Amino acid sequence: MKIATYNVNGINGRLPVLLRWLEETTPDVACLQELKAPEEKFPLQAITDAGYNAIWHGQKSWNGVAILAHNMEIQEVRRVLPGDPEDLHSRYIEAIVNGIIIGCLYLPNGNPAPGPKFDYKMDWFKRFTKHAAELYVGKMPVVLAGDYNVIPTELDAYKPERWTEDALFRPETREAFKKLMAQGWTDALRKLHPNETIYTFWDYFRDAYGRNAGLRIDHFLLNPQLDKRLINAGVDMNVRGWEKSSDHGPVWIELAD
DNA sequence: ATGTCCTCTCTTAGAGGA
Repeated sequence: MKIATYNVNGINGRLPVLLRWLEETTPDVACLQELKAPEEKFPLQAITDAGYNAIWHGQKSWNGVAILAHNMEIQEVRRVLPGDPEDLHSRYIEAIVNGIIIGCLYLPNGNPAPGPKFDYKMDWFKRFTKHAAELYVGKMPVVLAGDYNVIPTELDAYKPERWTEDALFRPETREAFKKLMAQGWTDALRKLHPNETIYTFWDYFRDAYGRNAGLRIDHFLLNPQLDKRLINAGVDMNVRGWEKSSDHGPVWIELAD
């Protein structure tokens, strides 16, 4: 079973790229972030025609998350991260597909930092960590996939010294990620490629993709039930080079059945 | 500081976000 995560940066502006990627790689499950579309503007017909079922939580202009499944039922569990009824951003959706709990997340960017946006990021991170702990102690296989907006270590940025003040790499951010990982989760890409340079995002500026000046900020966290089933993991880097591409590339894992 | 690209609007230019 292949599960992918892809920050599409606008699902309607990106639809040809998304459909081509789905057709060429056919993931069984695809977690999407940054739909940048309200609920009613989700391109359901095109997704259905591509052979996918979908659940999504849209929002006008910003955020928005979706879970797609190829010829499989999607049982929605929740579409809001618990813990703050005032938080109206569409940044989390969770479902059960083929016996696996899939959490699809778009953690806040948090820039500029420090400031209210960074505070919101850290609050969201805290709530997510609490929810992850509850999922972790459950009996089911769990994967938490998405755009974490976290550069975990120096190995995950082309020039880490340029990012020390940035909300994606500040000590508080890395510390929060460490705390989450300390619950016992496996960073799937890092487990299989411990020393490799792996990027999932390349800025639109200054030909970052051409220079491979990237960041690894999209992650797959697995609980032990899924860790033992992990076979392969990678990034569809070539997709970032397509015309009208997102600034992220799709990331994927393969699990034994 | 800047670069680019998305979406939306007090809409064809500018703002906000990343």
